[in-house]
Amino acid sequence: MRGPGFGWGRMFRGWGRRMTVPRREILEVLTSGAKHFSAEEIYLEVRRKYPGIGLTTVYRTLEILVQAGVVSKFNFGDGRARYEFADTDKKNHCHVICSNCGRIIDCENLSGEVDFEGVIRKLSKKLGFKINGYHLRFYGLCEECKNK
Amino acid sequence: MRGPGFGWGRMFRGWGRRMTVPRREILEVLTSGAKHFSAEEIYLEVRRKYPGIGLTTVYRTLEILVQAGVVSKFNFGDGRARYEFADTDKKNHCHVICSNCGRIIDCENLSGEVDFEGVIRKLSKKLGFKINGYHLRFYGLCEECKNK
DNA sequence: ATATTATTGAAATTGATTTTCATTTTCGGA
DNA sequence: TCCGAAAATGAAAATCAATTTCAATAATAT
Ligand SMILES: [Mn+2]
Ligand SMILES: [Mn+2]
Ligand SMILES: [Zn+2]
Ligand SMILES: [Zn+2]
Repeated sequence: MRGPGFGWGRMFRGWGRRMTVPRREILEVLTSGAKHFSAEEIYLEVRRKYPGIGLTTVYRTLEILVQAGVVSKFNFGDGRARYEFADTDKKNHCHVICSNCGRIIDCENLSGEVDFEGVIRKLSKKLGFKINGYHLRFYGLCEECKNK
Repeated sequence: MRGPGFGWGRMFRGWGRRMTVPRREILEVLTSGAKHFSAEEIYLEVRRKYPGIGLTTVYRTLEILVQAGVVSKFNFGDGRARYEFADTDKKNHCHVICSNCGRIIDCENLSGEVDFEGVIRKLSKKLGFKINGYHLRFYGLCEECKNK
């Protein structure tokens, strides 16, 4: 029975880094379930429990986690990067974005429903590319905004 | 027989704006065939013919053209927006990006090859979204980089 | 416990983009 | 063609996310 953070401590150690209080708090937010945080949103959230946190540390920790493949970083065109804990496939990602309310929905685990692999096979052949991953973005109206 | 730029003059007039020399030069670059310019790249290119141009004017003109749907704006994650003349479908776009050399290839007019519409139909049904457009990004190795 | 070294947070800096503002240009009407 | 109102321009300043610097602090190996 290990306290929370034990696994992360080992991970950081494995990357030649140290586990620290700020890093634990940042991971707490990232793994809380919510997604597509900006760095500042994470900073404000961490600050509620740990007022001493600095925005610089948030940026630095995110950079480490992105490099390690534990967190994915996206640019949705609003001028700030957005981060999410990558509990699933790191190479592939699919977002559906409501043009009206800005809601961002992940559409993972649709391999059974949508044949992305077939699309990639055809694209690879057509363009002579070796395709290793994708980020797909679909724009439209979410269920709520669709119904007025 | 009208001189070049006549059509654009009418367009700008239609948007309640004026046609000017800097705007004509910017459009000249945008429609030259090359693609995925940053604002500064356009600025440097225009400056060769029209040294008086200001970077501010490039940004302002691009904003107008993006709002009008004549130019598409993308963020490829390198910190600067990239612009391209949208001679084809404005709502949908597909890029294949080489992770090694950074080359960006447009994959339009593949509707005959790749069934994007089918993918969208399934996604819409699955998520309850009304999907109006998409930006797809595939990452991999281009033909050159693939072969060492 | 101590020494070493990574990490921290405040402040300064960077770099892309936007805003401000005084001057210049466009363009419709005389 | 000339005028005048309004829009557009470009230089400089401002903004804003993100990065770098640096002296102080915290984490780990011994
Ligand atoms: Mn996501
Ligand atoms: Mn393109
Ligand atoms: Zn919505
Ligand atoms: Zn390449």
